[in-house]
Amino acid sequence: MSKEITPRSQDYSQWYNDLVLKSGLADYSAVRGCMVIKPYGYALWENMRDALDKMFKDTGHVNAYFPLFIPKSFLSREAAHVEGFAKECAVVTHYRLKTDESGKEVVVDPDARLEEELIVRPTSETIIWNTYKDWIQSHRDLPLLINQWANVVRWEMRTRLFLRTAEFLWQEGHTAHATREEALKEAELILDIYARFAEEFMALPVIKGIKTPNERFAGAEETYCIEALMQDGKALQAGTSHFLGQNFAKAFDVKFLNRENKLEYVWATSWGVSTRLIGALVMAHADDDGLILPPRLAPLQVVIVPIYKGEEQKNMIDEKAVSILNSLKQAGIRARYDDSDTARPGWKFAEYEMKGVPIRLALGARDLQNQLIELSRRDTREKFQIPIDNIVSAVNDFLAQIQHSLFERAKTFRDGHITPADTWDDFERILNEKGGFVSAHWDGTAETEEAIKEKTKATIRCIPLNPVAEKGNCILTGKPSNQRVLFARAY
RNA sequence: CGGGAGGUAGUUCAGCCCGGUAGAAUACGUGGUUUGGGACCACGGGGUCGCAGGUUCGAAUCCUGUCCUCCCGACCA
Repeated sequence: MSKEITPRSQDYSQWYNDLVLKSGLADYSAVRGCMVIKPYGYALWENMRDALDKMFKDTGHVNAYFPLFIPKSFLSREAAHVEGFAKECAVVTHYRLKTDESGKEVVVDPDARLEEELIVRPTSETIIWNTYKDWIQSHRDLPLLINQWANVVRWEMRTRLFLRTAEFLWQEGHTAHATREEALKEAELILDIYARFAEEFMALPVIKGIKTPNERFAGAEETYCIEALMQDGKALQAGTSHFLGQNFAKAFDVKFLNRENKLEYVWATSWGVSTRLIGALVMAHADDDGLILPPRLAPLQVVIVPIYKGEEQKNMIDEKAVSILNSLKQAGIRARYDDSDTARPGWKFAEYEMKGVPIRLALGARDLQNQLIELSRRDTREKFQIPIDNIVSAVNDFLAQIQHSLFERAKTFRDGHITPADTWDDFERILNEKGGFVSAHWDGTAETEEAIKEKTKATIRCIPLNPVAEKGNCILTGKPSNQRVLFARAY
């Protein structure tokens, strides 16, 4: 009973922390704001990474790797960019340590100061565009469709496991195009990939939209995003795709000769998702007993637990269980037979529920007699008796069903938490009492957005794509507006 | 970075106010009985009390500094 989780209803933040730590996704580290991603959490990330990587490659992207360090001067080339990141940059100033006079401690060698400090990348636009300058001369070099899987560092004041850490893992795509239209199309293509990934793999319904200028990426002309809703009614940005215009091309002087033999600045996009998605996965689906992982991403999809009395039964069950395990594996299902004798069945049940394994199979002497096996769903906790001969197809069906119903459950919750508001009173009341997205009119100014944030802590999460045109009046100022936008308190 | 709480065995925590040989539960090891929802009995191993200074005959305990974590706030593609 050492693994109690704080109930969601009592303290949502504590519930989240307990869950991440006790399910074995991650641990705190000795370094402020940096976490250790444990094997189970990393396996989950690998599955996410593999699925995304395939989607990128299927649409013509390739992977490369750029340096961790960025010369300080690069960052200041693009004014808005440096403005956005300067306050959270880790800086390398020296390249050598030495032993101090006492001979006991190492200290920074003052003689080893770098002539130009290096920034630990908070994002790689600058180092990459400095490189692209050498790679692009003609329209024949375009488009350049490159992604990298990397770690980045942002010195955040207040960190939270997976949701905001000083160092995190992510992918960042950086593309170069000959025309504005093509770059815009790319940014939208990636947004579609992100949305598909969130919905089809993470079972997480998302809203596609664009950010207001206030919330836009530092250096972008347009930021597209997908926004998701967590169980506590707060929104979480799950991915962004930026149309960078010619900002970085101009900052790094990247020009190409077009078909008319004229020099032109290159058009750019950048886009990324991070290990933050793991936090989203936890907060969207888990309950008071642990994680609930969508089958398509779960490191372990099926666990088989033996129930036996004595050696003799154990041997019989072992034989059957191993043959079931092998047929599941042959069918491409990530399965494991937990025959460890250090824990009893009840303990194992609780443990795998904590870890969010979608399906548990329990096999005992009684089941062998009847040629049945007990299948238990993590998401609904329903139990079924399945003929052993049908087990592979049953498991496949259930995995698909679980994937589907997790999405439907999250979507029902999300759809039920998009609430229109037409008066300021309603607006505040919905935010305070119900949470979720509030759909309201906005006069389009940064001042109003800022004032609303000041009053309610809610921000404009996005201006939904494919809007329904509707005349209305700004929720705060009453000025005319043509479209509703989505407000929410966010992570 | 401001306010609050905390750091003692792998884990959760007591001990600190009032200084005097470091405790519990759980986990772990061995043996046995068990095994259909977090088993039980017996024996056993494990902590320079976050770190660094200081006060003292003596510091987990008092003082100073520092690092890390949590909560609230400010900040935050």
